[in-house]
Amino acid sequence: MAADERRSQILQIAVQLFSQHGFRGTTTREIAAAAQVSEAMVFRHFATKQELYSAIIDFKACEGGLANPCELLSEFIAAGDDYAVFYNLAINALSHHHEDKDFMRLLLFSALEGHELAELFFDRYIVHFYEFLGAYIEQRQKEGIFRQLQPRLMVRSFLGMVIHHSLNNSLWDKDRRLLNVSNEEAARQFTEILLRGVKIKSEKEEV
Amino acid sequence: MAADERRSQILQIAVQLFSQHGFRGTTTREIAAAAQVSEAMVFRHFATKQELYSAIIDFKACEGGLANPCELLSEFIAAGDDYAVFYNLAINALSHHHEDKDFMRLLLFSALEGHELAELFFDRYIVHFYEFLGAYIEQRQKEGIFRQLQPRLMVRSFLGMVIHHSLNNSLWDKDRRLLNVSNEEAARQFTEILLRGVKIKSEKEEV
DNA sequence: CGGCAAAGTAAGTAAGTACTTACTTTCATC
DNA sequence: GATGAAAGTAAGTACTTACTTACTTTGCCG
Repeated sequence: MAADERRSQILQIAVQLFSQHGFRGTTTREIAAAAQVSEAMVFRHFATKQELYSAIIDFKACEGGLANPCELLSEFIAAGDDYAVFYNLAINALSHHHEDKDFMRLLLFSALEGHELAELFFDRYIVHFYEFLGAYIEQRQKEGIFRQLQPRLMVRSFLGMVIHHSLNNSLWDKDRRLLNVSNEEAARQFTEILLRGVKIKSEKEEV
Repeated sequence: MAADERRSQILQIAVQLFSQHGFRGTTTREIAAAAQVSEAMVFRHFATKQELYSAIIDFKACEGGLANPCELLSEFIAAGDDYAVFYNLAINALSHHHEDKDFMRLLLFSALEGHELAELFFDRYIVHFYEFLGAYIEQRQKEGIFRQLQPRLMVRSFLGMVIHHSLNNSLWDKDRRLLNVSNEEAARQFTEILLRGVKIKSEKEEV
C-alpha cells in the first residue's frame, strides 16, 4: 500500500478509536491492530501518539465539522427571512451531528482532556460563528424586528437548544426513551421558540 | 486515621482526579499520592479501581448533584408563577454547575467512557425531571396558557439553554471571551425567551 | 505494661504502555 | 533478472499500570 494511502487509513481508524475511548483510553497497539499493520508502521507515519492526535485535528477541522454558515445562510439573511435563517442553521447542525457523531465525541473528549483540538476548534469556528450570527441579530435589532437583548446571549440560547439536543441523542438518550422527535420537528420548534421569544411582535399566530 | 475517615478522604480525592482526567486517565498511584498514603492503602478500602469509581457514583449521586426540583419549585407552581418556576430552575442549575464543576465533568467523562454513572444519573434524575416539568407544562397547556407544542421538547429547549451555557463556561470559554454575563442575567433571558416563545399571549411587553 | 487488631508500608508481580531496532518482503525501474 | 528504496514486521526496550504480599507501626483495653 502506498505511504499516503496507509497514512490516511491509519488516521481514519485513529479518529474512530480516539473518539470512542479518548486519547488516554486508546492504545497505539489497538490502532495498529484495527488498521491491520504492525505498531512500527503507525510510528513510521506518526512519530508520536500525540502527533497522530494532532494530525486528526487538521484532518477533522479542515473537513469542516461545522461548515461555514455564512454561505449557507446568506441568501436567507438577504431575504430577511428569520425563520429560514434559524431553521436551516438548526437542521444543518442537527444532521451534521447525527452523521458525524465521532466528531462531537472527539471534541468533547479533547475539551475534557485538555487537548489543543478543543481550543483550536473554539478559536477557528465558534468565535467566528458568534460574531457572524451576533452581527445579524444586531442588525435585526436596529431594524426594530428583534428586542434589545444581548445578541450573543441569543446565539447561546439557540445553539444551546440545538447542541444540547444532539448531545442528549448521542450520549444519554440513544434509544430515544425520553424524547423521540425528528430533526425537522426539533429544528422547527427550537426556531419557533427563539423567534417568538426575541421578536418584538409576532406577525403570525397559528398553532 | 480511622478507617471510614480515610475511606472518604480517598473518595473525595478520587472524585477530583477522575473528574479532571477521566477513569482511564487517572492512576491509582496518583490517587494514593494525592491522599498521601501508599497505594496498598487505596486497595484496602476499595478492592479495585472500578469499585472506587462505583463508590463515587453513590457518593456523588446521593449528594444530589441535581437537588430534587419538586420541592424547590412547588410553591411557584402552586402560585402559577411561570416566570418564577423557570427562572429559579435556571438559576439553581447554573449555580450548582458553577459550584460543582467536578460533577459535570465526571458526568461527561462517564457518558463518553460508557461507565454506569451516566446511565444511573439519567435514570434516577433526568427521566424524573422530564416527567415532572413535562407534567407541569401539560397542565399549563390545558389551562390555555401555553401553546400546544410537545411538552418534552419544551423541557429540552430550556434545559438546552441552561446546560449548554454551563458547559460552555466550564469547558471552552473559561475566561468568558465569547460571552460574559452573570448567572442571573442568563437565567432571566433564557426564561424570557422560553416563556415568550411558548405562551399564547404575552401579558407584559416591557423591554 | 502486654497483647493484639487495625492502620500503614516497602517492595514486589504480571501485564500493559509508547516507542525502537534490526531485519525481511515487495515491486517498479534500469 | 538484478537493484534499491520503500513497505512491512518480530521482537525487543524502558517504563507504567493495577493489584499483592509480607512485613512494621500505631493506639486502645484489660
